[in-house]
Amino acid sequence: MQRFVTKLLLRSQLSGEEQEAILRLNCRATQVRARTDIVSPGETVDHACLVAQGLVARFDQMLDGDRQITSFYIPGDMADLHSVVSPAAAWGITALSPATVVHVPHKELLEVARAYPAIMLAFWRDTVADGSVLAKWVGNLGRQDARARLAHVLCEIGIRMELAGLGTRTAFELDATQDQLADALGLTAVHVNRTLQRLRAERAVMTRGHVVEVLDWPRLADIAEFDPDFLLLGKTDCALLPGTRATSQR
Amino acid sequence: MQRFVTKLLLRSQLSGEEQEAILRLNCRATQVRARTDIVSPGETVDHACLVAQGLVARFDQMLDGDRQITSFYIPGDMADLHSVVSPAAAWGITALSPATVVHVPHKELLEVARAYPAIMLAFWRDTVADGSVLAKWVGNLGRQDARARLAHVLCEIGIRMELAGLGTRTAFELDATQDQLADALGLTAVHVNRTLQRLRAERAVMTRGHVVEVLDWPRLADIAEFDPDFLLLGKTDCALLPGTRATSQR
DNA sequence: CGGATGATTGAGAAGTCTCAACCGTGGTGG
DNA sequence: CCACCACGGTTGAGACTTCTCAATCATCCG
Repeated sequence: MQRFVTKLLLRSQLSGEEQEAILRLNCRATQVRARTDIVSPGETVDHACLVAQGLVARFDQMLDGDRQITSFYIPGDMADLHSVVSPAAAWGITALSPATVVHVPHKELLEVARAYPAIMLAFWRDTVADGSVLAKWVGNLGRQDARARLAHVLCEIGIRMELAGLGTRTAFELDATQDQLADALGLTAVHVNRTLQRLRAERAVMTRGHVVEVLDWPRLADIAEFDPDFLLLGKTDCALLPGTRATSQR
Repeated sequence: MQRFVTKLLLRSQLSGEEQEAILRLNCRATQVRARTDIVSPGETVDHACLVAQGLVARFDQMLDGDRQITSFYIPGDMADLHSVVSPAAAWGITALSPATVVHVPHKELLEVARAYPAIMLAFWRDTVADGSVLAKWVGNLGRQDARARLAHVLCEIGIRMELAGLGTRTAFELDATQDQLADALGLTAVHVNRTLQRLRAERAVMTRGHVVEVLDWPRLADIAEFDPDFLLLGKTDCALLPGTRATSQR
């Protein structure tokens, strides 16, 4: 839960009291095995899923069963904070690796959001950041080839891992199979394999097991046309209109 | 502005007073010609853009100048409501057709959101719906071929036009060139052209100028694997926690 | 009538997919 | 302790979708 607060603080200002309020939320941790669906497509949920450990993904499922991963979630991410305002899921959430997921009731989240407008803004901003990543993925899928797409996802995860304190942008664990990567990149596993080999041959990245080592970050970023702006990391203070914080207290 | 309120009401409950408050927002309308960028990539804005007329798009731009359209916005849509909580744009907004755009200052939007929590929730929910469409586009681009992608966008726009009162799902005006459609579908104009011909040959759609006529909605929806759930049209009442509305008044 | 823009067509090239086989490694049961 | 199995990674060859480039056509407008 602390990780979640830390992540919110990347983009929003929250007072100590507000942070406390979030930390005090009731929730229940569960373990799931790799390849378990945490939320099935079409399900209506009454809680959001905070990733505490492992790699989790949101996906869209086609009629033939093919999946497209639309976002990755790493520890500290609330995988479906958006479900708070829209509990009928058009998506699914699945664990790509063994994972620990903390269920936080919508009711709790809404209460704390209602009591503290700054928190509601922080939640809102968090879902907007999620959407911004999605928009970047659309660009990535629509206008970049396999090599750039793979490079981009590696850059994105690298930065996010680093921000989450789970490694550095040039060395982190990405606990996904090439199959799963393919589902995220809109490719086949075979092509992901060949593309990864290409990036290795270019001495841009190396992998050992599921550990990714970026040998040449500038080159990888260049291949990806990576610009971290889309992660919306600027800490905006628009929450702090005169009065906002004050009103939240009463 | 009325259109915007109507659109919010599709997904959120708002009291008369709340609706009034939105209608009273200060704003300034501007006309833009087709192919004008309303917000350039990287710009920081202090207002959101409400589409009053015409077709507007959000896009991501590659280094070679290629663009990927990530969302279409039709009259009644706030094209960058997300900018309210994240004013540093990683995206651009452009007019695909001649358009009337209403600029609404962030300051005004934040004030009304702060005064009425139900409005903040409605705004939040609106951006979540925007993100949900993006997620669907990711699925569409990643796992569907050109024919399904085109069909899906036509279905989406059809439904949205109908909801906005700008036509029916089977007959509406889509004021975009095949070039622009290609930028949205991650294809080339040539291939959009051939794909559209195929849909016409299948008697699924017909076009006259920029008017799209869906000859066989079930077939088109079938080709697209279209399921309107991703538009998040259920009107959720989670806004109405005991007290939410009441607190909003004082 | 001339020019611009957008739609259409054709042909060859490139990127990615499919299918099928093979390899390497870690875990498991005998 | 070893043989085996399952899973994920790797390789090869041919097929298919989509792209590229270039030309042509149609429509609108000055």
